[in-house]
Amino acid sequence: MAILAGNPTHLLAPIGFFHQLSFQDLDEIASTATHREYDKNTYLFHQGDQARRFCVLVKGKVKLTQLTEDGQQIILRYVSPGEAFAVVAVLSKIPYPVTATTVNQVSLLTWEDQVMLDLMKKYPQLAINSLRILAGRIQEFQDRFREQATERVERRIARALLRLASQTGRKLDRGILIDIALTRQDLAEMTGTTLYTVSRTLSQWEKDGLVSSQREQVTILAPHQLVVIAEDMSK
Amino acid sequence: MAILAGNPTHLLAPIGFFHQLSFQDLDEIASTATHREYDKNTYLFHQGDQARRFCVLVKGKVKLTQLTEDGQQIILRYVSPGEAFAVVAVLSKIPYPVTATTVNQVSLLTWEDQVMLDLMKKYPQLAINSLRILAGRIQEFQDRFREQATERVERRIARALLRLASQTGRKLDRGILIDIALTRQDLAEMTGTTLYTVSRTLSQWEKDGLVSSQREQVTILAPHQLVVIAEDMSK
DNA sequence: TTCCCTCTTTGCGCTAGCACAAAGAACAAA
DNA sequence: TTTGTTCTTTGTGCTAGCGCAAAGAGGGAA
Repeated sequence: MAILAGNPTHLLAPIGFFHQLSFQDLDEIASTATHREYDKNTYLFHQGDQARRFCVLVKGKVKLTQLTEDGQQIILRYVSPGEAFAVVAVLSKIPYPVTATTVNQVSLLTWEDQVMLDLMKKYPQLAINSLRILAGRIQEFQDRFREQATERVERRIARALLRLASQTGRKLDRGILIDIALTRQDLAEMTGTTLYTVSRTLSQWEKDGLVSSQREQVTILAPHQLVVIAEDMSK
Repeated sequence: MAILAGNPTHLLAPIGFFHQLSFQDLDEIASTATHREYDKNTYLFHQGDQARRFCVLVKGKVKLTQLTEDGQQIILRYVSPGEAFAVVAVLSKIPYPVTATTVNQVSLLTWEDQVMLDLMKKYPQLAINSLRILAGRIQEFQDRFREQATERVERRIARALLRLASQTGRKLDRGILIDIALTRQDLAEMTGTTLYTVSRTLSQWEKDGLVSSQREQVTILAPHQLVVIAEDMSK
């Protein structure tokens, strides 16, 4: 719990999950949490495991994936610092529906499910904050569902890149670097297509000067044009 | 508020949203609600409207749809009695992201958003129940998202029919009747395909004796076989 | 009964994007 | 430097399913 020693409230206050709670309350909440660090490419839990811990990401990136019955994998989302995950499973008392893997060095706060439930009863604001977070997530999935149902691959890839850029983009002179290792396969799993199609699309965009891509890496050179592809209604 | 007069707790108790609340609490909660009835094919609110009311469906069916930028419509889900909707918008203080239409005669409980927030602070169990509901919904959307990304049309249609059957199915001698008016277009909007493809698929299934379909109506004759199409991993 | 409107079916051409194969390129380990 | 591994590109064929058109078919109104 090293990171919490000293000034825990400092750490928790800016996280959406803890909005509108007093420093005093945060002190108690923090004192019930467990803090741990993980290396990159580590499994935090597997799909199907019994859900026991409610997690808030403090630092790093976590990838949530799901395996289909016939073995295909899809990437549901990347978790950014300040976000909570495993909320669903802990509350519904069902096994984790997803697998969580660290993408880089990660720092994590967790609570036992029952502890978190008790906290929520004591501090309803905590439950309300969670509701806001889940509400936003539902929105996001609704949007992606619609996207998936009504839009073509090229546009979905453009959207995925823009989304990633806004979450993990690092501004360079030449453009926006997506600052995690990202294979063509990863992008395919995010957009519901194949690595071949992603590769072809990126190649085309590279020719057109929209992006610059290397192995496991994409830099967006012309965000505006990508937005046109992602949003253009005239097609 | 006629329906609430007399014995409101009777009405509310079996609804998931009100689990684990005492009759006493329910009395207060019910007293702050507004009850109204609506005819079929009535708009409850439109996508983009300012969200003001938190809704719990008591009787009937409500359809939630979303319009894409270029005018395509998709059906997000059908709401069944006992379910809450418009949860997302009220909590995030964003405009309704969906349009809600009554499918048949509907009976509805609503609360002003601020009233509901205060209730949740007073009765944290209410917020926790909402969390459970939203958690389930996220699960559902994740599943459908994965489905959409990895599975072919025929399977998605089979799943949609089975889902509808479990929500609104009426058991007959010949099979399970899906007990709402349901056009090919509706099914297409639920599964992310075109009305042509739905029509062709149903025709084929009709030939194979899996379903029997008329205008705006589908009866599942051989549920097992449909499950095979929906779940079979060997393809 | 007729008319109109909405829903459904079916034929046909076409293309987005999948699947497989095979070769190149970057990186890591030895 | 070599070798193996993983990631990427690109060619080729193929097909699921889209999009359009046009013809039923049921159902309500008058």
